[in-house]
Amino acid sequence: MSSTTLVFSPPPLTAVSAADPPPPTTRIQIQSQPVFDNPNSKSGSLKSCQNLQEIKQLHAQFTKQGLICNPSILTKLIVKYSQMGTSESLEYAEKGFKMFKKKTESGNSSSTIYLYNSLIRANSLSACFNESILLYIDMLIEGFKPDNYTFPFVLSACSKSLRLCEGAQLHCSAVKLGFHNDVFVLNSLVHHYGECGEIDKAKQVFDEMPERNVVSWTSLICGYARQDLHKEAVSLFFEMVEEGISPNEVTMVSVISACAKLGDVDLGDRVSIYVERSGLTINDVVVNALVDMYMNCGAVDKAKRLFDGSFARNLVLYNTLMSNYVKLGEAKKALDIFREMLNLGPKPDRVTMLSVITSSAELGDFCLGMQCHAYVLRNGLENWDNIGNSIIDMYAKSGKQDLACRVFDQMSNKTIVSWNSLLAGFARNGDVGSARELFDEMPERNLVSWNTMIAILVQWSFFSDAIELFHSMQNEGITADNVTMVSVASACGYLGALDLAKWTYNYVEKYGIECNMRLGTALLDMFGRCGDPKSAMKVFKTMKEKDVSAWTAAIGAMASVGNGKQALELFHEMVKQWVIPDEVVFSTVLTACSHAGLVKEGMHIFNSMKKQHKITPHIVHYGCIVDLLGRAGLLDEALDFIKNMPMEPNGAIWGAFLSACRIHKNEKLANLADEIISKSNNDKTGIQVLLSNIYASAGKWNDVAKVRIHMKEKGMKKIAGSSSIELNGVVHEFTSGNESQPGSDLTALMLHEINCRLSAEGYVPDLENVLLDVDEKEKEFLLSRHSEKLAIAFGLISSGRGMPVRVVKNLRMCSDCHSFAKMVSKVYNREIVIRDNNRFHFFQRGSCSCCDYW
DNA sequence: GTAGGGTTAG
Repeated sequence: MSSTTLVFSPPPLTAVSAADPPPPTTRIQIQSQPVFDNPNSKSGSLKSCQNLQEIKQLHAQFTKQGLICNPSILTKLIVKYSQMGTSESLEYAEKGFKMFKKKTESGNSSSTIYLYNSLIRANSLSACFNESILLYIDMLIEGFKPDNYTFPFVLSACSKSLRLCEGAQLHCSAVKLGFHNDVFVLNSLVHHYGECGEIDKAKQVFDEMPERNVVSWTSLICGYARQDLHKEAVSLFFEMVEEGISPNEVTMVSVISACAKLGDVDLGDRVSIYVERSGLTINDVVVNALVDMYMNCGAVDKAKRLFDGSFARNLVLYNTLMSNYVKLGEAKKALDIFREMLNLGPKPDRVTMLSVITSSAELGDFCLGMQCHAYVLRNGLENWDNIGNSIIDMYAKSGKQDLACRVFDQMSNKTIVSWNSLLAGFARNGDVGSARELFDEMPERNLVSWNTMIAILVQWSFFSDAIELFHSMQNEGITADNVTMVSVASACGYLGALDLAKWTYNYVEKYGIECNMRLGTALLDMFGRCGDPKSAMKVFKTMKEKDVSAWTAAIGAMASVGNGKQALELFHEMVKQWVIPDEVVFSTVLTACSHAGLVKEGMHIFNSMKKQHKITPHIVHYGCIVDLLGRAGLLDEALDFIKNMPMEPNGAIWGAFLSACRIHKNEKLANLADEIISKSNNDKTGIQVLLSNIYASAGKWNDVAKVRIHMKEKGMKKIAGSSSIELNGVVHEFTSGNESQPGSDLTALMLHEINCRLSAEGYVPDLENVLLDVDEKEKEFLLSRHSEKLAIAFGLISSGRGMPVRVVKNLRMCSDCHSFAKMVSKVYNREIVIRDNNRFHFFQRGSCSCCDYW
């Protein structure tokens, strides 16, 4: 509404707005008519006006001829202006209305109410909700009584702007004014309460209605759908049909959308069959709803057939198909539709561009993304937040962080999605520092912001920081969802922090967080990595749906504790249940065989990959077999296997072989391997370290020195051993021989005590594990400071009596630490659990669960 | 007159 002037005259006819098309020739004829016969026939020509310019022309004509003072003509002109729905036309309508009120001060109240209603409706339809409600208030102040048309119009404005209280006040007023039985008013109230989330209130109004029509039912169905109560919405539809009320197109669209949200294609089909049989007109909107439903339910073929068979492929239908392809990760297909649209279809709008930009982002197609950006700018679509945000996302996903930042900086209306998109962009580019800075700088954060930042930290291995951030999130009163918990579970798993893992699991239960397949798999994997296969299997058994990833996590949980037989049983059960195995599950199950020494079974599975499951083994699977044979001491077989591989063996293959040579102290074969490796380009640090270790074990210090020099020349650095231990939710990390750790004096003292007690029990350090050319005393000292020993000592001091000491080691533990842990478990009567980079070792009463086979 | 379709970030 404008309150600038009361003058109600149109602009001179020459001042044609650039946005308006030139008046058609038929209008010129009207202009040239000299005199109208009577006011009514003159206003009749208003009906055929198609655009604002034509109305303005007639307005000018009426003014010139003095007809503007005629209340009937003025009323029709105001209504016509309001129906155009542009801000300019609404301004004219309002000015006209002011003039009307002035001229009919003592006059016709029914016409005034009629005009109030028209303007309230027009403003509501044009999303000028405040103006709409203010007009209603103005109407009351001016002493006009709202009628049964006023309430639906103003309630609609309240619903669309989610003004629950105002709507409830209108409810009272409507009852007071005697509209408690009016079906239009009551339908509007059902809709209003449903829109504002007060579904019980909507149901109450609905239940108390003396009579209900199809709109009443449809309004309630929509209310349920809005609250994501899609099942209830569909039930209500069938209830309606049983009551003998025939649905119309609007009802069908609402219920089909509910089926889409449920992803229930059978239900969608039932509704769709109902539409076909009931003889309803299947208009554009119904077709679109059906296409959307089938796409959402994964019945892409059905959707595509409907689309192909539709003669009226309007803009929304194209957009529906494209956005659904994008959601399904089929960016290329979305772009195919876009090409068809450019050739045959309507002009793309901003929603179309959103799908195209998202597609180019998914494909990392920077060129297409740039073209889209240019199109957006050429067509003035850049002011829509969603478009700006998707452009940021597109540049970020294409690795153009600077361009993403530039678009972000230039955005005048940054929303939380803009910040989150940029944040996710930093994550993808591995710029954790910038991401954290941006996160701390954000004016507001929502669940997605927290989830993004936590996921970034997990992705880049900052597990403790991720857990810390999760705690901050809770302190800010934000409730986590299943996306958060997937990251948290993953962090716990990598940290091997069992107490934290248990707490995480309880958190999911306590807060009723929906445990979908992804979260189920993450929790199962978490327990597996924390060495608690029982809890892992408990989660696995409660999972309703299990895909190959879930089965892999379960098999992995078994593999890491050396339970090869159960891992194999799970694998066979998976195949029995028609879950198609992939490459990952094969490497997991082969690893399980390797840790349990199941050579025959492992070879059988490896051979079945190609024959039975049509999967060509990857180099990783060959590595598993080398490991399987090597660990079992079948070194000659392992070397033959390597020689007969269809591809060039890589570092991992030689690593597995050399590792086996080291376990079985076979220096001869290691030498042979060394010769082959030196001829190839395999210079991986792991291999060189293993080689130097093998030579060192055999006391060949000259060879050790050669390898070390070679490593130095190549800039290779041995990864430092480190062990961590969780205590009261905090993860403490120890590195070999590091004096600067907190509580290190006490830990060193404890370690000394342990060594004395162990010596008394007959423990002799295995000096072969010290791979440096130093004297025996020094070797003994170095060996005593291995990180897992420090962690065990710290664990014994800090944790309660009888509690297991759980340590996570980043490398494979050495045989001396293994013997040490066995003795500690006996002498101190404590369970010691160590996860090294291979598997779990559970030490109890002097022996280990791996039976010294690892 | 009241009720309906496509919309970005984890």
